[in-house]
Amino acid sequence: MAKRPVPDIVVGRLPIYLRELNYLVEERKFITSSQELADRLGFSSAQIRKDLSFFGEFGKQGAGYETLFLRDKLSEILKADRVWDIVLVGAGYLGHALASYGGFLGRGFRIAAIFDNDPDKIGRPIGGLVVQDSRELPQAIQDNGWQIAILAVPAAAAQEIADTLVASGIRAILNYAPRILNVPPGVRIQYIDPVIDLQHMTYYL
Amino acid sequence: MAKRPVPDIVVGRLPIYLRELNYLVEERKFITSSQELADRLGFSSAQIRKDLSFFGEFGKQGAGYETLFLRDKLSEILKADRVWDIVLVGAGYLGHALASYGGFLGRGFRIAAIFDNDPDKIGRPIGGLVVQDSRELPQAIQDNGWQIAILAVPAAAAQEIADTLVASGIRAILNYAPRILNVPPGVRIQYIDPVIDLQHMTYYL
DNA sequence: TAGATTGTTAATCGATTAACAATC
DNA sequence: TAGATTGTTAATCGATTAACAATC
Repeated sequence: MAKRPVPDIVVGRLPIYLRELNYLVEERKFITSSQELADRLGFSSAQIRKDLSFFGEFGKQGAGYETLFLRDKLSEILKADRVWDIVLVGAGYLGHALASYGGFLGRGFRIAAIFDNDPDKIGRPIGGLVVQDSRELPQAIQDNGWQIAILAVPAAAAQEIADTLVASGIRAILNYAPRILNVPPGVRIQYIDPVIDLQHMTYYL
Repeated sequence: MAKRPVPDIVVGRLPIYLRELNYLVEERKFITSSQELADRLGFSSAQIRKDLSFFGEFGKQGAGYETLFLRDKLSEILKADRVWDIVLVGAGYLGHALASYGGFLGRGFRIAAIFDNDPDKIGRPIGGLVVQDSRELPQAIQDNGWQIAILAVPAAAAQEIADTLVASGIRAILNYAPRILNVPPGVRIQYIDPVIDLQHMTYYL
């Protein structure tokens, strides 16, 4: 029951809560509290209760939260209660690792296709899929209605491919290329650059 | 000249500035402004000036910033003006991709060694290195004085390995396992979990 | 019931932005 | 110089936390 737009920073924490709830369920802990979650995640219990309160009342006073119930609620809110097709662009080492990653399925995502522009890679099988020619990318996106892409290409190629993706209907991009991408409003981007994270830490060493 | 502890959120943006400055230098743009940087990064110019002001005065009124100079200053601040050895734990697909990633060198990092506990993987060459036995990990960390580790192991093994790493002297961990890690104060952790980023975006779809 | 924990409000804390004097 | 842009201050904005009534 979100009356007002939920702060993006709150949305960003929900997947972390969801992941932890899944671990709790795995451990057969069917009841938890904001305090227990806070301890496990390193957050404050007040923050967890506040975050959840943007979306509804999921707990019982004095009793805490049912993990199965809260897990399902967060799944719904994040639209993680279905399987999303992802189109993967880039069939290098990283693309290979992502295509072979067992952690997507079971958490709501499936690599549906892999594209690359390297003739040596096109046609080769990777993790149960065959690498397709990048030139067929726009048509394939439109035909299949894919909305999510993972970019695992060299930095120099990232912006151009992003333009193609967006023009073809992609609305969310997980970008592994070490580049800020320019996209129109309404298209979401998340960035993963391990060097950024490493340099963040070396500051403190 | 940081008088007070610099907010961590500011430290976290410095690597992004540094990366963009390197692109500017590549493009042979030797002068820039907070406004140009802001446009390229999608930040506000005030924020960039404020962030930099925690560390000194790097620009000239009316003229802007010399990209080479500012790049070098940020490199120093982030300790990216040297090459850090990284110990990589986990020789699966992801470990393979990381070991073969060309983007570390040139940005201050070098995979110095790879460890795994799988007998089938130990002894095999990956990206110019030979996978070593995890049991030798503590000794190797101590002998070489490694301070940074990348964790690319299954979630179930992550905490135990993190404990070993920390006990052996590691002070910064880039964790690809989808788990919050418990470490003593003084040890930095950064998390990379693509599913978290994907679920953050599906909320808006 | 008594004890515990939620959901929520108000207070605090921190980060971002606007604005402008300083000055190159 | 005139124009431009920094560095910094103060104001605004937003996020986190503390506290507690509600209530299971």
